[in-house]
Amino acid sequence: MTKTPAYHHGNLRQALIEAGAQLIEKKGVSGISLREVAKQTGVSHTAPYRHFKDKNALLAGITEVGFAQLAGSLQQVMIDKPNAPGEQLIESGVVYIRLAIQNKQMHNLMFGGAWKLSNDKEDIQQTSDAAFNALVQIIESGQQTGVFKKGDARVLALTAWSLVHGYAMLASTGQLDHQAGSEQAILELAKTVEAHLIEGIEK
Amino acid sequence: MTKTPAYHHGNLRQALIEAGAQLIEKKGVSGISLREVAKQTGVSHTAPYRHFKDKNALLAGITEVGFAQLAGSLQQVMIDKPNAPGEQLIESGVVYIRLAIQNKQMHNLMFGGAWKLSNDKEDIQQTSDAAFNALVQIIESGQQTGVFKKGDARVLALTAWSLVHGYAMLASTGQLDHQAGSEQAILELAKTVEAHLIEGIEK
DNA sequence: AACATAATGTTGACATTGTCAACATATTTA
DNA sequence: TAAATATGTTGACAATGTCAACATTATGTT
Repeated sequence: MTKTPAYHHGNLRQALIEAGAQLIEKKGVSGISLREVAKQTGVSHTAPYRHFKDKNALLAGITEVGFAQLAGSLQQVMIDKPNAPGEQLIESGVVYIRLAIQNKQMHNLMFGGAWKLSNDKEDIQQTSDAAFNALVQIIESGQQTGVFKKGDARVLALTAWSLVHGYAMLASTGQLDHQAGSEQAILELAKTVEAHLIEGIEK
Repeated sequence: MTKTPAYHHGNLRQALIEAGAQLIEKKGVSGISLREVAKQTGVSHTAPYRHFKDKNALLAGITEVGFAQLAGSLQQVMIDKPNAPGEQLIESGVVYIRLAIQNKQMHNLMFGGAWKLSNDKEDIQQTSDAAFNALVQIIESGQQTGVFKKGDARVLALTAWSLVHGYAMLASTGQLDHQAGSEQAILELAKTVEAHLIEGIEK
């Protein structure tokens, strides 16, 4: 965590990220401009360049907020359902999906490929890895208690991650409206889908 | 070469879509401009407006090519593996994932949310629905032959679709490089992941 | 064939955008 | 206190999406 001492503005970097996040939620990822973020923050149109290399870096910075929130939410699931790998797995998925549909634009920013991770910004990759590792731990824990079958825990985790990621993608882009209209319906359907993953779909 | 005698250009709409697809594959979705597509096609910078309402419409048009190719590939799987729902399911996923990683930029255009579907352009939604319905049919067929368990075929199909979609997303954005480096490895891993879906992950 | 009309394409203009260079000011450090 | 560094502003530039006005070609009607 790099804390910028308060020079002229106070903490412009943080302010820009917050303004950017707000703007994205309102106008979408493609409808955001560096200059408008600066204007919203009350600084000149090139001030952001003292804190971000370019627009892409600002987008990456905004993305970090989303990943941090995701990581926090997943961690909370671990706390709420201790020693229950099965529930942890399902609830993690639900939490992930809920975040995606309640925060469509942020989710799209995080996974839509609108920005590219630069060399110096590996924090995001790190956060993403941490989330995945947490999932691996859930699986391993479940394997030990005999809830999940044996095998490479990373592959099992990847399977679950793929399913949830794909479902969230479809949900947040409105491609599930045929099958589930309301947010509640989407989350209920998600549980069913996750149950199918756990039980398998073969007879 | 069959030249279609037409107005000035011949078939500018098609030419623009092809040039756009090429440009996207080379410079990425975010690195494409209407003007450059026009220039590549040898036409003035506003000529595209006679065939597309705006840039978004052109992107949607390019996307259609990708969806058509996807639909064709999936159809081919049906032909190659008749009366084998299990293999059809797995192979469909592999084909989908292969298309995604061999054509990263197009895949990102199709599902990255860079364009929004307008009112008049429901062709894409239609193609997407057709692909999904094919998947439902595979499931139903498998249920009848006793390969897949009973239940709402659409939900089962959605489960498989989510898994494959999510895996392809992770693969095409390079987030699987830790677990599988080469394209071959990614596809092999995909089969394993799909097998887990079919068998279930609980003990 | 002649003419009207729609389809297609071009030129020029405008506001917006990302980014750079030069300059200005505030904070930290020596 | 003086130098160095960090932060912010102004002005400029090329690229971009889009519109209006104009030009040309194809199509259809008589």
